[in-house]
This record gives sequence, C-alpha cells and structure tokens, in this order.
Amino acid sequence: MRLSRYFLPILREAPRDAEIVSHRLMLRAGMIRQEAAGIYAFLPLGHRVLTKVCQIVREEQNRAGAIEMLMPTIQSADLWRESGRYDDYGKEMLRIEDRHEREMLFGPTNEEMITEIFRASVKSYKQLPLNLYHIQWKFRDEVRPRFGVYRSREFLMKDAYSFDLDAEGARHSYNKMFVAYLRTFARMGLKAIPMVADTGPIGGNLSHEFIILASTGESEVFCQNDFLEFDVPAEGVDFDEKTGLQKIVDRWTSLYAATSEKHDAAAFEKIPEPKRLSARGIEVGHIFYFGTKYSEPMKATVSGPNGNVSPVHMGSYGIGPSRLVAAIIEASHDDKGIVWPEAIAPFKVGLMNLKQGDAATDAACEQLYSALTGKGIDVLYDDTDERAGAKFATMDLIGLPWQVTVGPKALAEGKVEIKRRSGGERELVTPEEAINRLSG
RNA sequence: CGGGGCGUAGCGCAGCCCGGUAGCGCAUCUGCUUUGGGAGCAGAGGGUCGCAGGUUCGAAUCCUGCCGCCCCGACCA
Repeated sequence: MRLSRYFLPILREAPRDAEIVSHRLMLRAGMIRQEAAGIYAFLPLGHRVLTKVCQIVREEQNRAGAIEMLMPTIQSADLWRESGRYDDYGKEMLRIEDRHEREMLFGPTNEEMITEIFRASVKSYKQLPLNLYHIQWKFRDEVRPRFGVYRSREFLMKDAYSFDLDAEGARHSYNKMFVAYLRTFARMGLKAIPMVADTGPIGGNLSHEFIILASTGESEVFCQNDFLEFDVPAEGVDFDEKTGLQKIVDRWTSLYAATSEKHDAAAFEKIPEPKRLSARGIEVGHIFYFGTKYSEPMKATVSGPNGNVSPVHMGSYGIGPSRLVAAIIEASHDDKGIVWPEAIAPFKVGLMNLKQGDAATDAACEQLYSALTGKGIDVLYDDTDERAGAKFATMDLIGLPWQVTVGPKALAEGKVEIKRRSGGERELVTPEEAINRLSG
C-alpha cells in the first residue's frame, strides 16, 4: 500500500478525552474514530489489525473443532422470553421496535438464538458433540462506556457455543476451548492467565476468565507468578484426546489464580511470599459451562443411546477481538507509539523514502516495494513528500514491526537501513539482503 | 445511577469573570527555499462559538432549559 493513496488520518496531538494509552494511540494512529459514546468506526489501519486478530481467533477455533457461522445482530424479543432473560437482562440490552411494533433487540449475546437453531435440527446424540461459533457485533448498553474500544457499547465478539449429551462430554468441549484460548492469546504475543471467575448473567458453575496483566487493567487479580513461565500447548495438540487435554487444563488450573470477585485471601496467603502476584488485568476471554440452563426451558433435547430424551449440556466461550486490539496496545507500546507483535501488525514493513522525487531513492524504493509485495509481504510504502523526521515519527507511531529506510547517503554506498521497531536495532544492508531478511 | 468537568476550525487551546461583529499553535492549500528524527519564509482557505429560548441597542461572553461528551465511584461478556 502506498501511503499517498491510503487513508491514515494521523493526529499529532491526542484528543483530550482519551485517557488511557491504547485509546490515545489508536486515535493518534488513525485506527478508530468515535461516532458516539462507546461506539467506534474502525478506520483502515484499525480494521487491518482487527481482521488479523479475528483470523487468529478463527484459526484456533477451527483447529479445536468449532464450526463458523454467522447470526444476525437483531433478535426477536420472543426468543428471549423463552429463556426468561428478556426481563432479567435489564437496561443493558438495547430494545427496539420495528414498524409493526414488534419487539426486537440488538443482541448482547446469542445463547437463545443458537439454542433455537440447534433444537430445530439436532435430535440425536449421534450429531454431538457440536460447537458452533460466529464473530459478530454485539451491543451492550453499558452504564459507562470508557477507554475507547476497550469498554465500548458496540463491540466485536467471537462467541462459541458447545452442545454435548452429558456433563462429561461438555467438560471435554470446555477443555477444548480452554486450550484453544491459551493458544489464541499466545499467538498474539500475550501472556493470558486463566482465572476462576464469576458467571454473571450467563449462568452456570464452571467458568474461567482469561486475563492479561496490564497496569491499566480494570480487574484486580491474584495469582502465583509461575504462570508466567508456563508453556503454551503446541500447534499439534490433539483436541480429541481427552486425557491429554485434561492434563493441560489441570496444569493450567493447578495454581492459585482468581479475580477479586472470587479471591480467597486465605488460599492466596498460602503461596510463598515471593511467588505471590497481585496485579491488575484485562479480561480478554471468558468461558462458561452452564449445563442445561438454556436447553431445558427452550427444549433443546436429543435422544440418547438408550432412547431417553434429555436436554443438552451447553457451554459458551467468548473473546472480544475489538477489545483485544486495545489490550495488545496496552501490553505493547513505548513513548513513541505502538509496537505491534508481528502476528497482528497491520503491515509487516514500513518502507520510507527519505527523499521523494530523487531518482535514485525513488527507483530503489519502487524495486523494494514490488519485490516485497511480490513475495506476499504487507508493505506500507511512505511515498509522501513529508520530511524525514515526520516519516520516522509516523512509522514509530503506527508501530509496524520493520522499518526500511531508503535515503540518499546510504544508497550511495548501495545500502538501505532496516530497523526493528521493538528493539530499535538498526542495520545497514543491501536491498537484496533486506528483502531476504524480511521474507523470513 | 450518584459525584465532578467540558462543548469555540480536522486536532490542541485562548477569549467568557468585566457583553461591542472570533483568535493562537498544529494540520490543510499556493509559492520559494529546504531535505536522515515532527523545517523556514510569504500568502490563502476553513468556524450556525453544541442546540433552543430569554435579557440587551448589541451575546461565544449574562440567565433558563435541553442535548452531547469525558472523568471518579457503583455496576459490568
């Protein structure tokens, strides 16, 4: 992408009402634009990151056996009356009326709808287990949205729903998502710790929140710091192998870790003092097992091997990709701007022409640009006629993992400079060498 | 939902107390000079001062109501 043809509305100064660093940087880097309280447009750069986050989520969901679909944002009130949640959910649910005065709502979550879809088609245990998910916009009319897309009213959510014949099967489905989540967050460069959590309005009795540690986090969390050294399950992990999977989950739940709602001070005190970690965290995922809470009232039943008809055991599993974008920035930035982990960076390489209009630098940049894009690498080529300093500042702000600088001085020696955004190391190499390095 | 604060150009702000036809920096456009860490000079464009009433000869400024947004707390996938 040529910057001169792109839409990247950089702000030199942060808007006053942006308090936390991720919100400021997202606004300054031209990633988002606020349209109303807690409602944001994702501009091209932000959209690229959001798409990459979703893609990793999707790959790991698929790997764990979940199947993608897409449900609507608008739901009928009748569906929610069946589960009894229409009245329970309160003002957080945005209720709307269509032209025929039918009661509708903008979905805050999809347990009811997926249960309705399931019960219409699945009648036999032979079709189980089943795990269906989608990535769709949700709306929760928060009393107080804040911190940009970190706590917004409209937000993107990946929500998966598992269906099993019995509690034991459901436990395995839960474990699959548990492991998928560990992998998902690790791939984004995050250390996420599963913590025993409250189930809130979703219900149920088995639940973990996945928390990443960040000083700006909203939740107060307590855990044993050994978690930070734990290995994340490898790509080849067998999701169908029950005992192996259970072992992974057991290990990741063997040590104390809880949010403040579930905090047990006495248990925490038993951890040796130097291993106690009391910090703030950001919730980036939440998984629940809630049994027959919805299947029973909504009559989502299947015939078992013995011919008995029983309600299915369900779980639901959420990740907020829009919040994750903010969370990743909270976890990875410096005083100059964002430092994207390579896996979710909007572009891998920022190519800077320090003297636009100079025949030699123009030609070298064009060659690098076409060679890199030809290899399938995402390159943002700053071909504007801004001055060098402005280009450096912009590239540091938007945080692309690699910067390639083409200026007349080094180019006279046949060299260009490559810089790693995260460590800041710079190196002069030939254009060919730069292409080789960046293709790796 | 309680408490506090703020709405003036795309962004950051001044002007408001003490009423007199709206200003600064950045950004944008034009020209010239510059060109390896947010350039300089000269010129230009851009604002129903959140909205609606009221007071006044005259309102960004004073009064009333409304709307929007932010922060703290409570709440929260």
